[in-house]
Amino acid sequence: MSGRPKIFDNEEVISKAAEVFWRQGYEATSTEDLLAAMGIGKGSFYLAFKGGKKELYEKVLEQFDQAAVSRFRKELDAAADPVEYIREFFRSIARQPKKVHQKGCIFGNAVAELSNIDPLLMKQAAHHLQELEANFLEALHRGKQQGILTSKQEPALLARLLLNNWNGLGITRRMYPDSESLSTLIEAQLSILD
Amino acid sequence: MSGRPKIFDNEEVISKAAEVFWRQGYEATSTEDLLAAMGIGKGSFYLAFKGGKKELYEKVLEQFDQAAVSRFRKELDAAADPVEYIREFFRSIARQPKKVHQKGCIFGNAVAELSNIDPLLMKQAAHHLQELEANFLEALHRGKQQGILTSKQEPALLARLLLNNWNGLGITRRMYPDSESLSTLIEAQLSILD
DNA sequence: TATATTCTTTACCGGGTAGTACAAAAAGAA
DNA sequence: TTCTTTTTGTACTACCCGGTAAAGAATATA
Repeated sequence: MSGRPKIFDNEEVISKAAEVFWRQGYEATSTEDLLAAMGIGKGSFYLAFKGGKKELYEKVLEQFDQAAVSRFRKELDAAADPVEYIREFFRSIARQPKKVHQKGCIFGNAVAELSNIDPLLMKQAAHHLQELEANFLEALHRGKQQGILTSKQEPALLARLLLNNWNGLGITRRMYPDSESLSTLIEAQLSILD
Repeated sequence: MSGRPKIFDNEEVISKAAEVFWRQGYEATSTEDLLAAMGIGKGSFYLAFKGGKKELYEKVLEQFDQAAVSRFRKELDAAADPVEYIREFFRSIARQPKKVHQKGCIFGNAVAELSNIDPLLMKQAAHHLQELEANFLEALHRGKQQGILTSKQEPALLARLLLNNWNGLGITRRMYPDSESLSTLIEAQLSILD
């Protein structure tokens, strides 16, 4: 049954690969880049990920989504004011270092890069962004329920606006990576929640 | 002096290459893809574009920018209501066919794909987006001057918001390519101009 | 120890790619 | 025609890349 022990943990090497994919994108990342980052050889790689680069990328998106969504849900549950939590979510972008800005949003990157190259992968990335939108919506619903959110806009439309702001920031933060510019922009965007 | 005549026009083949780059992105496009689209051979290509794929991509961005900016300026000059012109600019997005949505904004695509791959190309793309922002700002200034724009927001901040909305739409329109969804989203975004 | 099982290492293969080199072709000029 | 200049077509090269195959290493079990 149990033969030679694995020298690596799947989730660990996926997260190491994630960093490379996030930084360089899908096409510009070679499998050898990935092997180097993961610290494993070809044999092990193709045994663990028979689908090669493509399967690994799917797993990366999946893992990213799991981490982000579960954190969002948990923090949102803990937050007294769900609308303020959304605000803090966006404000925290401005506080990140330039290196992070330059990578943008990995899902947005995937949608942009893969729409006409690999529609299936693109759909998965899009799906993850829709989950982010659903999280926004959930928070807004709670805000409305608690009487905190007074905007007359439909929550669904507000969530869509927030998603688009997020998508835009994935690009704009690379053009203007200084935190003051981003702060000003983000605060202005958040006025739709008033 | 004048040897064998060229069988192609530079600007023409650049625009043919533009379509491929726009659809597939930089990395996913091979030079042979480009040659096929441009309808010329390797010899001619490397003679006309000694920098190869990279130089051609720069030229593509440049040509795109020229066309877009000059059209924007011309139409803005002709418009009686500059703020309404901006609105029409965004509304026209929703009316485009799905194939166009799937390509997004070529400058946004370039910024997303090339930030950590080729910073110089990325800066050029970012510069072109800044020109779009400058055009927004120009229109807003005129609107303010004519008393049409009544918003209390700084025009520079409004232009930045519009740019971010534009950047976001480059992604969001691929997730929701139906014109009704986009219309609803865009109309809501445009309320910052009221 | 012997065996089965699973993973790792390394060598290899076929295909595709960017870029170069060079000869031929198409014009004008002498 | 012959010479010069510029472009074109093609052949070639050297390389990189994704993926496979095969042999060997490390464990559990009997």
